[in-house]
Amino acid sequence: MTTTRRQFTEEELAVDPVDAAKLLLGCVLEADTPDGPVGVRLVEVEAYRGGDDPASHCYRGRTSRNDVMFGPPGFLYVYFVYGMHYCANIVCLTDGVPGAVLVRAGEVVTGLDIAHKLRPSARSDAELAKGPARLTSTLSLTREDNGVNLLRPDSPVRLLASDPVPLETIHAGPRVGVATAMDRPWRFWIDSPAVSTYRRGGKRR
DNA sequence: CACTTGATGTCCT
DNA sequence: GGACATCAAGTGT
Repeated sequence: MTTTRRQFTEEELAVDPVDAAKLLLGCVLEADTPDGPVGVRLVEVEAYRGGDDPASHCYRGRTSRNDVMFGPPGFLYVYFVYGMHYCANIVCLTDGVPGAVLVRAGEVVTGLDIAHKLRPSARSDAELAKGPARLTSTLSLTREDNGVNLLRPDSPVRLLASDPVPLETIHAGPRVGVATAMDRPWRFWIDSPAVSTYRRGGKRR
């Protein structure tokens, strides 16, 4: 595939998370791990908004954890869950308005050997970044990467754009592990063995 | 200050 | 298909 890889601009990401999510499919998230650079082509993402989105970390306002989501677009929001996992989001919309896209899964396109070294439990290439916590683990992202600017070429974590994937190849469905807002199909993916398996959210109304 | 619960992965049956 | 690990943020007392 001869897709164009370039840095995103702030304007491109200053849009609604639902639109940004589709725009991000096919793009590459690249990080400098301790063992070298690893790049992941995004094949599955989810949109999260603010006060009108019960599933969002920003639903109940600005806190120290979700602060980055309220900031300008193009920054990385990393959070810790389940006592052992990190998940990463790409912040969109404008400064002061919360919104982000959770990167759920991707295909390792650069640094494949390094990725396997970082995640010995992965028994195939597809498993390396099949799921949000696996993806962040493969890119060696931690709490320290929270708030990193993805739009600078000299940044330790970078977002590289691609030509938009054809709209008809994008699938949509409810977000994984979310029991609220089932009527909002804000999970988007393109066909790939790395797409994570769907599971319904826990008990909530 | 105590209690609850995750935007999950892994291993077990 | 299901249990369970493991802890910080968020919420309430």
